[in-house]
Amino acid sequence: MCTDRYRTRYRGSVEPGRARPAGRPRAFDADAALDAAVRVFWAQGYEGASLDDLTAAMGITRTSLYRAFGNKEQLFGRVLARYTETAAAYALRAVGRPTAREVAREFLDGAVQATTDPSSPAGCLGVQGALAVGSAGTAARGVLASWREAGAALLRDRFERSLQDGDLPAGTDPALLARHLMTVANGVAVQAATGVGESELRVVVDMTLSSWPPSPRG
Amino acid sequence: MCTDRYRTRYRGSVEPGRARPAGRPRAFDADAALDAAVRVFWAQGYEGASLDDLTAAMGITRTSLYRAFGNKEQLFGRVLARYTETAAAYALRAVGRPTAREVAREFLDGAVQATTDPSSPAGCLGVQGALAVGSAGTAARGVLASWREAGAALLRDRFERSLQDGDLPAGTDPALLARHLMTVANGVAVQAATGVGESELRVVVDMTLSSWPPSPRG
DNA sequence: TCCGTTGTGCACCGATCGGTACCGAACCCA
DNA sequence: TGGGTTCGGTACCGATCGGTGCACAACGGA
Repeated sequence: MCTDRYRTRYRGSVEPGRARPAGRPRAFDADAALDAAVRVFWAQGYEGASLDDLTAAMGITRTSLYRAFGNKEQLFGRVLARYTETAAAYALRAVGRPTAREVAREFLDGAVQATTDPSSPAGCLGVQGALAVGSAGTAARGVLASWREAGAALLRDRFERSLQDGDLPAGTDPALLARHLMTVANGVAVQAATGVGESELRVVVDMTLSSWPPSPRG
Repeated sequence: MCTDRYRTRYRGSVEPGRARPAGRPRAFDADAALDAAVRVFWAQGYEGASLDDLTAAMGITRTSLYRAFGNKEQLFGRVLARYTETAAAYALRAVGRPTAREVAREFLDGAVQATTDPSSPAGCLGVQGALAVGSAGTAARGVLASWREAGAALLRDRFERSLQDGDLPAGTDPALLARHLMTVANGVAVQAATGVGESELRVVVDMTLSSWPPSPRG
C-alpha cells in the first residue's frame, strides 16, 4: 500500500538525472524532516527534545529516524550544521563586509533578527541548545526568565531615579539603559559558561563602559 | 546509634535561646545542604540536576530532602533565593551606588567576578539554570561551546585582516573586539529567549555600535 | 520469479527519572 | 515508662527516557 505516495515523495526529492539507489525508497523528505528537527531542538534544547517530540514533528517513526540520521546525538550534529547555514548565516555574511565597522553592524543586526524572528523559535540554537528544557522544566524556565526580568527592573528603577536627579542626561530611556546592561551581563554569563576567563571578560566590560551611557543612535 | 552525632550537629545549627521543636531533630544542617544544592543546580541546571546528584552533594537521603524542602521545584525556589542573596548580591550592591555610571560599573564588574570565580561553577545560575544539562547532554554541551568559539574565531580572523589593512587603529586587539561582539550577541540571544522583542533589542545594539570599536579603557 | 538491499512499523528493552509508602529511630512531654 | 511527633533509610512506584529486534514492504537487478 501507499505506493503512489512513496513514489511521489521520493521522486520529488531527488534530482532527475540521479540513479535511484537500491532498496526501498524513503517515504519522507530528509531535508524537510531535518528542518523540522531544527525547530524542535531550537525551541526545546538538546535534552528537552525527546525522540517522541522529534518524530512527531518530523512526521516519521523512531526506526526511520535512526536509520536516516544515526542517533539523537548525530541528528543534533546535522541539525547544528543546517542551522549554521540557514538561520545563523548572518555570521558568514557579516565577515564578508568591507570594513570592521560594517562587520560589527551586520553581525549584531543579524543576531537580533535571527533570535527575534516570529516565524522561528526565540533565541539562538547555539546558546539555548543546552538552555531550553523539556516539559518537566518549563516551570523552572519561567521562574528564571522572571528572575532575569526582575534584575532588569531593578536597574531600570535605579536609572529612573538617576534621571530625576539629573545624574543622567534628559531624554535618556532608563529601560533601555537597563536592558543594555542586562544584555552585556547575560552575554558575560554565556561566555563564562563557555570557558572564557575573568581577565578577558574584564576587558570586554571595560570596552562596554568606555562610553557609557551610550547614545541610542550609532 | 549515632546519637552523639545527631546531638552535636543539631545543637550547632540552632541558636541557644530557641525552644527545640517536637520530634526527632534533624541530622543535617539545612543551610549547608541548601548551599550544596545551589552548586549542583548552578553547575548542572534544573533538569540536569537529578535527585541522586542533589542528595549525594547535600549528604542526605531522598526522604530527608522531601521532608525538609518539599519537592525538587520548591527546592529550586529556595536555591534561587539563596543564590540571589549570595553570589548575585552584586546586583543589589550596584544599585546602591551614588551615580548611574558607578551602578553600571559595579553591576558588570560583579557579573564578571561572580560568573568566573574559580571556587564556584562557571556562569550564572539565572542564565544557565535552564542552560546546563545532565550527563546525557554533556556531549551536546561541548559541541555548542565549540560552535560559539568558532563564531568568535571567525570574527577574530576577520578583524586581524582589518588590522593589517589599516581598517582598525593600530594597537587594537582583534580577539578582544571579537569577544566583545560575541558577548553582546549572546546576551541578545538570552534576552530574546526571555521574551524581549526585536525593536528593543535593536536599540540595544545601536547603543553598542554608537561607539565602535571601543577602547579597552573606560 | 527469486534475491539482495533498504525503509517502515510495532512492540519491546534496560536505565533513569521524580516521588512516595512504610517502618523503625530519636526526640519532647506527661 | 508510655504516647505524640518528626526524621531517616529502604525499597518501591508509574512514567519516561534513548535505543533496538524483528517481521514485513518496496525497490533494483539477475
